[in-house]
Amino acid sequence: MKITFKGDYALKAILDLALHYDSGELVTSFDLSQRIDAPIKFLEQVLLELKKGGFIESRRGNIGGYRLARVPGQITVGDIVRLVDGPSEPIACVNKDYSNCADIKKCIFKGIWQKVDQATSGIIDHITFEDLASQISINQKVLSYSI
Amino acid sequence: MKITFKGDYALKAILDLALHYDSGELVTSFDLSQRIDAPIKFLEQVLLELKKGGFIESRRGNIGGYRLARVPGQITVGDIVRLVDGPSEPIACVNKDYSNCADIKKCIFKGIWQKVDQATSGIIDHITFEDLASQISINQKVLSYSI
DNA sequence: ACATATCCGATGGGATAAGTAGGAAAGAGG
DNA sequence: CCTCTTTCCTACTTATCCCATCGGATATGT
Ligand code: FES
Ligand code: FES
Repeated sequence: MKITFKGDYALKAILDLALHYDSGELVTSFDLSQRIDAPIKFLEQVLLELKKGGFIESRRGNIGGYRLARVPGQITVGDIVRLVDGPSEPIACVNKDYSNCADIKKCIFKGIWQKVDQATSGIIDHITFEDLASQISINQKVLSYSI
Repeated sequence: MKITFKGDYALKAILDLALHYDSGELVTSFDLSQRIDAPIKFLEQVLLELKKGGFIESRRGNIGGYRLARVPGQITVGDIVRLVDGPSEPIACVNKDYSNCADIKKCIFKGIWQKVDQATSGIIDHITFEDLASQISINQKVLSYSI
């Protein structure tokens, strides 16, 4: 599991949308890029990917923008990071049949990477953006969240 | 944590040396490359890195080769993979002060990546090559280990 | 001297990361 | 219909890393 800037931006964007979810309002890519400090044109691509992934929806035009396509409690960190940064395993052979090992069945390392993958998944797949959003509103009622 | 071919080769090389540790004999890069199925010239670079890291020692010349510089029980998977593939954290901000977040102290994601890192470390730092070697000799007395 | 190995630096092709640029398409308001 | 805004889409760039390959320098036993 390697988190790139793209994944980082995606997570922050979703979190921001989660914090605006109750209001029902749309958030523009401009506002988003300001708050999460991401280059707007790059962020647009990420948002498009998130849309195609089914996590957000959008409206174009004058008062357009983005909002979550689901309740924050039904989107996990793992969902987002897997979509934009790929699978969580540290090496490809864990979930695929492909490997550079002669006999994948006997490979003694595969089990290690599977454990690592499971441990990672156990964390990122159980944290929802509802969890994160509530954590923020507890810690910093007035302050803008730092993301 | 991302395992590259370099890391993969390094782990297999160390395991092979661990299996030959009791004999006290040196293993050549040629033999190593044959058994672990790695390009010899590339493997040489990896072995050099492992030597500089203090995990193996070598002798040049006619009957030269490599052997472990320590007992297999004192080398962990984490040691090797960290040396050749870098730190185990999924994003740089976990262990460094650097991040692309405005206020790293308030960043809500940092805690997640720290947990992932700890979970990963908890696995790879507790598996030694003695463990792996004994596992192989139990499973496949006659068969050559597949790595 | 010679064969055998490790050591070491340079180079190159391919993939990925992180943007930039430019515009097409859609929607609201006048 | 016209304009302004905002999303959508494609192509391009620049840098960095990965995975080697090559050519030789250096050391060592016989
Ligand atoms: S099958 Fe994945 S490292 Fe061997
Ligand atoms: S400080 Fe690491 S993601 Fe925010």
